[in-house]
Formats: sequence, C-alpha cells, structure tokens
Amino acid sequence: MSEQYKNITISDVAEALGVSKTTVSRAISGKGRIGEATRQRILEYIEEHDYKPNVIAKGLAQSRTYNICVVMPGNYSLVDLPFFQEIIMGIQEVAGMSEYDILLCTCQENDVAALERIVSNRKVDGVILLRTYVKDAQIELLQSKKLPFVTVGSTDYEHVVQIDHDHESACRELTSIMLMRKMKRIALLGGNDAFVVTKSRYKGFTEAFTSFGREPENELIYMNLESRVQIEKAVEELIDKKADCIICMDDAICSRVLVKLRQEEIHVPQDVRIASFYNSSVLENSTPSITSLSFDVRELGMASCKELLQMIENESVPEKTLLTYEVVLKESTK
Amino acid sequence: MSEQYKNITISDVAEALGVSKTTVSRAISGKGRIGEATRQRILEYIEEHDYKPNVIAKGLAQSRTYNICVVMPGNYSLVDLPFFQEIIMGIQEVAGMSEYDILLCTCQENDVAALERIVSNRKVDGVILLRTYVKDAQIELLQSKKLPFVTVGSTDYEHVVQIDHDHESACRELTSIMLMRKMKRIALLGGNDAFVVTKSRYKGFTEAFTSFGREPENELIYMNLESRVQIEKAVEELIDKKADCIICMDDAICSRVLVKLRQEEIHVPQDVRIASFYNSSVLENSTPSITSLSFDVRELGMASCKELLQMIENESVPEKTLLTYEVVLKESTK
DNA sequence: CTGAAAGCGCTTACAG
DNA sequence: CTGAAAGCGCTTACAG
Repeated sequence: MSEQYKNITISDVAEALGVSKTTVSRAISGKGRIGEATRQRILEYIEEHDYKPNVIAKGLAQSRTYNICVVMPGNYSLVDLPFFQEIIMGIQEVAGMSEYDILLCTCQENDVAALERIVSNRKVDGVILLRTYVKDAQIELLQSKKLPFVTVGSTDYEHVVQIDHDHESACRELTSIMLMRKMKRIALLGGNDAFVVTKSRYKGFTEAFTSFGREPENELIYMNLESRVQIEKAVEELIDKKADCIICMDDAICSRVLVKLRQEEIHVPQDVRIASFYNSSVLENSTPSITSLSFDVRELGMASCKELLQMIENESVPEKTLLTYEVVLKESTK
Repeated sequence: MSEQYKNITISDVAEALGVSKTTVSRAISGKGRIGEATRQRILEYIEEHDYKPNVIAKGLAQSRTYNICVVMPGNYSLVDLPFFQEIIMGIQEVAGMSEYDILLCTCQENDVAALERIVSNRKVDGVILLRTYVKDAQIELLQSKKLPFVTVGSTDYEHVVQIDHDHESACRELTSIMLMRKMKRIALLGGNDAFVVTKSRYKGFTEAFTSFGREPENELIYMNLESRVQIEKAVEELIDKKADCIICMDDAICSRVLVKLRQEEIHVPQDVRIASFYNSSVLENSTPSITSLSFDVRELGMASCKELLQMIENESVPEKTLLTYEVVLKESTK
C-alpha cells in the first residue's frame, strides 16, 4: 500500500485520555454502563481528533461486515437499467443510515459463482436479490448457507422474504379498466415467462376477465417475446386479428409495438388502444402518451433494504410485503 | 444474526492436521518456506473440507479489505446507463480474479459524503472514479487521504492515474473525415462542458479544422445542450443556417436530433449528414444507421481495475493510459 | 461505573 | 522447514 495516514485507533484515544479501551468502546457504542462525564469527555476528544473506528475490526469482533450484497442479473436489457439504477439508490439510502455499504454482484443466468465467492468469503451480512427465477440457484445457495436475504419481486420458494409491488392486482385493475371500456378483443404481449413477475401479471390479466364473466382469447396472447422481429410479427398478426386493445407487459415491448404501429399507419388510440405495465422513462416522451402502471421503484429499494437489515438484527419481518401502485390513464386508451 | 453454519477456521485445520496455524497459512498463501509434503497434505484437507479463509480477518491482519470502491455519478441519464453497466462488468471481471469485490457508491454532483464515509471507515483499498469534474471534490478528498485511485476519463488534476479512450484523436479523425468529404458547414452539438471529456472532444473537433487550414464556424457550434427543447431549437436554427453536417457529442443528443429532423422532413444523409461520438445501444436500431465512434467500454473497465490493483500492490503504473477507438462509417454520412 | 483479559480469524517477523 | 507469539483494531463477558 502506498503510505497513507497511520490512522488513529481506539488505543490511542484510550491512552490520551487515561482510560481503558473498553470505556472508549462503550462511549461510542452506547452499550454498557458508563459515567456521563467520561462519556462526554471521550466523545469530545473523538470529535476533535476526528477519530473513526475501524469498521472492519469492529466487524471482525462482532462477526459482522456492515456490507450487504446486491445481486443484479448479468444479462439485463436497456429497459431494465433505469429500474436497477433507481432501486439501488433506494437501497443505498437506507443502508447508509445504518453505516452499511453495498457490495455489487452480477449473476449471469443461474451461474452463482460470483455470489458464492462473496458469501464464502463472508464479505456480507445479507443479500438482496434483484431478480429471481422460477428455479433459482441464488435462493438455493443462500438458503443452504443460512444467510439472511430478501428478494425483490415474488417467488414461489417457501420461507423467502419477498418485497414486491402488487403486480397481480395492478394488472387485474388495468385489464378491468379496458374491459369496462367495452374492448372486445384485448391482446396481451409478454416477455420471458420464466420470471415470476411475468406469471403474476398474466394471472392478474386473466383474473380480470373472470371477474367480468369472460375469458381471455388465447389467439391474442403472445408470450416469451424476446426479439424485435418476434414483436413485429405479433403486431402484424394482431392487426389481422382485429385486436382493438393491446396490453404490453413491459415498456420495451410497448415501445416497439408503437414503432411498428406507426409504420403500419395504425393510429393510437383511434384504431387500437395501448397500455403498458410499467411506466419507465423509456416511454416518457411518447406521443400519444401511454396509459400504464406506475410503481415507486425507489421505495421498493428502501423497503427491501429495511427488511434485510431487520433480519440481520434478528428482528422478525413479514414473509411477503406488497407495495401499492397507481394506474395512470393517458391518451393511448382514450 | 440468524444461526448460520459455524465456519471452519484456520485453527480447526491446524488442529486436525497436527500442525501450526502458521504452517497452514503458509500453505495457502504460498509465502514462506514450507515442505512440499505438508503443503500437499494441508491443501488436500482444505479442499476436502471446503475450508475458506475468512477474508475479513485476513484483511485486518494485512491492513487490506479486498474491496475497491466504484463511484458512479448520482444524476446520470438514460444514455449513460449502458456505459456504466458495461464498465462495471469489466471492472468486476478483473477484480474477481484477484478476489476483490466492488463496493458501490454514488456521488450526487460534488457531494462526497458517501465516499468519505466509505473511505473513513476504511472499507476499501482503492477507488475507481467513473465520472470526474473539472473541479472535483472526489479527487481532492482521495488525494488528501492518500488512498490509491484511478479515474475513468481524463482530468486536468496532476498526479492522477487516468484511463481513457483517446477522445481527442477520435474526434479529430471523425471530423477530418467529414472535412475530407467536402462538407462546407459542419455543426457541432455538445453537452455539459464542465466535463473534461466534452472539452477533449471539442478540442479534437477544432484540431481537425486547423489541420485542414480551416476554422470551425462558431455560429454552428452549440454547447451545454441539456434539454430536449434546447436541442430542438438548435436543430431549427441549424436548418436555417444551412448546416450540411451535424456532429453530435453523444447519442442522447443525436437521437433527439434525428427525431427532430424527421419531424421537419429533413432527410439524412441527403439533406444533412449526421455523425455521433459514441455508439451506444441507444442508436443501435436507427434508420438510417449512424456513423459514430466505437469505444470498447468493457475493456476500459478492465484496464482501470487492473491499474488500480497494481497501485494497491505498490507497482508503478503510467499516469495516463489511452485506449484505442474505431470510426464506424454508416449510412448517415454517405 | 471501569478495566484486564480473552477473543474475532487471520499474518508475519523472529527463533529454532 | 516449522512453530510460538505478537499483532491487526475492535467487542464483550467477567470481575471488581
């Protein structure tokens, strides 16, 4: 290491004040009995000399690291990026309040090697999983290691603490609105159904139909849309099939649908209504403006981190926390 | 903490094998003399019992953390996101090879509170600054603390290890190509010139003119373009001023320019040529395809991390490393 | 209310 | 080639 300041330690403080390290430690942590006078004296000295306890040493003594690991998927697309940006800001905000820092880790598909290294090296006290799979190696690893963790988004694994937006209700509500507006042929375009969130949204979609005594039309439902070509093809088919409303499961899909409709000179909302499940910045400046669900992603991050920290402190937390959402009606469904 | 596995320690290994902790430590680290037979025996035992040294404890003994801090700007826009994604992947790749992990930190503008906490808490051995300012509080903090750090991108601060793409040359070359193609009225649209990179690009732009014995026309140069409205206004004016080529300093600007031109029914490349300084995924599917500079961002991350690790190991590194680029000619400048 | 001592799990001169 | 001991900078029973 290059020559840094030799940092002042707890021993230096103790010596300078003629007390024991124990006493200094107590003054800082607030744990254990200590005379008010000595306490003040120590705190003042610390303030004045800008003493900062070494968190690493503290952690070693307490078997703590004061780090949490945030795991991002390695293969995310442009649309997801603002989501991850925002949620990390939220996590960071509450982590920082407890002197916790964030160790970043990316997991490609179900390859948990990176996460495993971090966990085996005991670099973190807990983990936040930003994306889970129906069959999820991360969850299995963490459960076997008995390390506290939470998932952002829902999972079917048992005894997993989950923080999520209520996608199912949200999509049920959005779909219901379209049904109330007398849409006859409602199409659904969705992505990878290996994600639990995709399944939840799909479920909400069908529930809405059921509550109206109707059934979704399978020929208007397209799932596992991955590429632009697939989406364009679906749109072409939907035009032929006379769909009068297209619900898109995410904004990436939606923005491509819009481009394709414009090419085909199909007008929104006159010829077809459009709604999207998630209002990211991708769709922000779209004309016409797009009806969509609105989720507070930063809040999601904050809630996730808060619960994880509680688990680390051995406090009990609800197994499932559902955050609310808003339906934002815009021009595209007029 | 919830009840986790009590991890096996170096003492357990030593005891089981009837050797000292010292010997076990040496077998693992490879430092110090040790009999080949004992070494094998220890390594085998470790392998079999899946012993992982506690990196935190190791770090405490060595005054190391095996963490580096990556600092992102807090206020980045949609366009920058893919850049940060990619560079972090690169950093992570080489960090992981040395058992290093990444502590994430975001700095809003010049508020270094978060970074300062991490540094004061001695949570990291070094720092990678992803974005620097002309006057930069991060750099000043790090220099005063004498903590090893590198910057991605150039800075005018002295004695700072910088890893960058050669923006100046890249922009000189791109501009030169436009000049060679007999463009008469070349416009330049740029962003915030508080960033050093903006200045470098601008410099390359003017140098190209100089080498052709010409001078850039100031009335065609628009800097500090922040909002969509500003960009649209600039484009309108450029149409009036009969610009025959527009060079955009980044893809966010470029994509808005393209939208505006389409609205105004100005055709690319027939009516005006377009080039952009950075080929992010934002412009990927644009029609016509856009001529731009191509930088390998992952490589940038890898190079940055590699140099930082070298500094941490007290090896010497060049103060400035410039990575190469490519000019990718596409339809927009035909 | 305060302190000496052991301990967290490693590393590393120093001896032998 | 190997080990006992001190040390990294904290915390925390246990005494007093």
